Amino acid sequence: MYEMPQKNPFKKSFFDLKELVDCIQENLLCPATIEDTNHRLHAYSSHEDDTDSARIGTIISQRVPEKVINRLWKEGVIPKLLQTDGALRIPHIEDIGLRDRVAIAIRKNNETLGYIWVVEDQKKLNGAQLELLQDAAVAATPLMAKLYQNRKRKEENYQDFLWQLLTGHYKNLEEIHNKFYDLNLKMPERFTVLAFCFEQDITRKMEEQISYLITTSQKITNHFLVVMDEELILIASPHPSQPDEKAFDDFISFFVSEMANRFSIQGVRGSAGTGYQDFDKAQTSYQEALKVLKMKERFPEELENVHHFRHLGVFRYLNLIQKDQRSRRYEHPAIAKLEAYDALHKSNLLQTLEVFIQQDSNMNDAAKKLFVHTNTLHYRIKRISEIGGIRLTNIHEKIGIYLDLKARKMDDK
Amino acid sequence: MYEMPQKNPFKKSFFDLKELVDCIQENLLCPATIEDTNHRLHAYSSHEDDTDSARIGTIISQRVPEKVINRLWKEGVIPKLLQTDGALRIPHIEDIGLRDRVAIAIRKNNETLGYIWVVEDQKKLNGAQLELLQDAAVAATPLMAKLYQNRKRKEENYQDFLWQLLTGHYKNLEEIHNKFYDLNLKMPERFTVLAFCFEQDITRKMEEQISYLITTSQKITNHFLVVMDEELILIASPHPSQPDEKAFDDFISFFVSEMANRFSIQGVRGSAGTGYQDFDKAQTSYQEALKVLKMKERFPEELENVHHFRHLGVFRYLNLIQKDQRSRRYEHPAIAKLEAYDALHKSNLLQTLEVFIQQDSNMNDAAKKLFVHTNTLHYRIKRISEIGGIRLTNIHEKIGIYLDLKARKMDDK
DNA sequence: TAGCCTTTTGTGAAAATCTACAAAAGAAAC
DNA sequence: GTTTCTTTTGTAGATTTTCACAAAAGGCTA
Repeated sequence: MYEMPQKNPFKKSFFDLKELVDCIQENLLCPATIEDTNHRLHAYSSHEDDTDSARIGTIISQRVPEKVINRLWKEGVIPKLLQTDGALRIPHIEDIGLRDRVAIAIRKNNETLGYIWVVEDQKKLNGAQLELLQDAAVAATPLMAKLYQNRKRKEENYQDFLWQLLTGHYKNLEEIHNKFYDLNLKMPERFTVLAFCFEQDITRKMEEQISYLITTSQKITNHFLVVMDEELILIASPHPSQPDEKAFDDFISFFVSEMANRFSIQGVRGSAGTGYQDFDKAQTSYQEALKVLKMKERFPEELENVHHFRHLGVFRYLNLIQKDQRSRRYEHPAIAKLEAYDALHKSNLLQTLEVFIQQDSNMNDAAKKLFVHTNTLHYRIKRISEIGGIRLTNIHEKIGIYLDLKARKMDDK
Repeated sequence: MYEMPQKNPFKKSFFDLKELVDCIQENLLCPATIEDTNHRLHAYSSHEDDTDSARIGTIISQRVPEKVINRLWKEGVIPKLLQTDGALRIPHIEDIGLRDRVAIAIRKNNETLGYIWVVEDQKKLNGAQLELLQDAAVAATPLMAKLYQNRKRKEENYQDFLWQLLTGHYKNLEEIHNKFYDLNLKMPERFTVLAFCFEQDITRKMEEQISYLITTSQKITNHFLVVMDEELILIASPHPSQPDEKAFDDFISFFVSEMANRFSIQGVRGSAGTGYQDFDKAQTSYQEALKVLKMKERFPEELENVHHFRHLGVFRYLNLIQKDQRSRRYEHPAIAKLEAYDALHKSNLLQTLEVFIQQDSNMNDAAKKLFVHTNTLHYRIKRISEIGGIRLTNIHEKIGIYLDLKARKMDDK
């Protein structure tokens, strides 16, 4: 068989990624795709009919399907790719429709900019071809870098606008519309502000990991992203595939757990404000999200599964109530009495009362939480009513004293 | 038998009531007492050992025992006395220790100032003696009037002080102490402000009926009384015989029902603030009492049995919450959705939800209130959760939406 | 240490609540 | 007018909750 002279076809400059990917196909005789670090598709070679479903899915949706990404993480493929300089062979994964393929990271100064994926035929690529792929990756670097630069420039332009939007600088809806138009930004029909709080300042690298997770989650459509020290703010809509507001709850859970799993970034707390139509409510939604974060910090147990302002319930008003109490110097007489009793008898009737109400007045649940016998709790509740002079059978008194109890927790510590 | 010449012993002026009452005894040969309209004892003749227990009780406590008063009302004695000019014979009432006696009202210009009571012996008073008693009553009039005048003058002196106290004019406790001293008023150890709202302006006559009820109730010790148009304000302590704060609840119920029963004054609403020690809290206690009245007006059903601020429960905060909602233009998304659903399907899920929570999430109670089958309610609650996107199993969401529902009721109408 | 009071735990029967299923009635859609 | 979806009501067994009573344990005081 006659071999072509060994001239390196990638030692030239390419006009764009499309030209490069076609060149790869010509030289390796396999279909190729180029993705950025968020697995968004940027170029793909024309291919024969015969290709695998993962590739088709990627091309259709312009993005690698979530289940494929998840699997690649689980199998350790992505982490390995991020660390390896050369091409990497990935054995086929049947159930997500992934045939054998070879991938390589596109890098610039140790920073990963994207990936080249090549689907292998029956005939596997040989060593020389794999080395050729490395050259292709080098050739891709300036093109990918340009892509990121463009994006970054655009980003810088609108960052301060977004910040102003979130802090209520624009009161007028028309003004906001114009500004969107000026900046050439598409205004989503509906939006929700998400806020995340990290344990340390968000670095450039973390920012990438963040936008990686957002893009790959497929749960929400993120429109804008703002980073401010330890805080990350997203303006997003539910993903078309997920119908309602539940999407945000899911996304936040996903985001927090995956930041920990994939990137070992622990202790991220996330929240969402109400979804609104008009962007003059951006500040409101942001404030709501912040309120959720603040309350979660104070009441981690109570709000463990709460991410959305809509589920904040009575905690929305706790701040208000606490301030009122303080300004009036009001203390619920029953609380005062119970506290005195507790101090004198080393009991904990106050806590008992709080847990009892928090368990929706369910004796069994509350007894379990308190590690006492049901009848013990029964007895205590009777005593609490007597000592505090309260009628726990009355829902309004019950809610009232519960609010007072919770409001107390707002200022101590 | 030799009869004394018919010279009228009461046609002279008496130095005080004691002199008069002794004169009655001398002439009628029966023990006599003089009371004011509040059945407070002002003078009694020295008596033989043989007298009835009602009289002894009256002398000991300086006031006619409550059970005796109640009985005299029930038997129609007091109303009749108030209407009759001459002396009235009251047959004995065994079970409250009341022997046969004769009574007469002391009057001035149709206004009753008090009563003279005479306990009869075996030998009943004859007609002439009864007429003599009428003269005694006339003789008593100027003395009783002086008594009232003194009281009235003293009252006028401190009325504006009290009003200032209640409206927070005095911030300084020492200043208040001094003022009490200047006015020669005894400052009670603890006090509670009670507020009553009448349907029409309080007349002079009603004022007397009011102070009558206060004095005879024996449930509270009233220290001061202020009347302002339709409003009656008391500064009181629990009666020594009644131990704790429950006294006020009892008194208010008693007062409202007896104003209706005895004097046909309907629609009185009463309330009490918290009990405090220091009088710089007078305004607070008063404001609390007013708040109870205001909320009772808005939520008559919910607060039907609530008179004391301590039992106002969550309604303490409703005003605050409503204002907050209004200023933020916040509407709970679930409420909005349910309201829309109700309008579209002519259902009443919102009301269902409110009743359900108000019945402490008890399906049976709530179903009864709504006149539907338990399972119907069950079904509705499930639908409410779905449509509103709320988790009614979560107490915090439940309280939250309940507060929002109640707060809505604050401004409509 | 005994006696008294408060608190905790155990037991079991009565009362209630929950759950699933199904029929029937009403409303809305075609 | 028929069909479909929503809503209401009924029945019954399983499960939970409530309540009364009593024993035991712990604390405090004389």
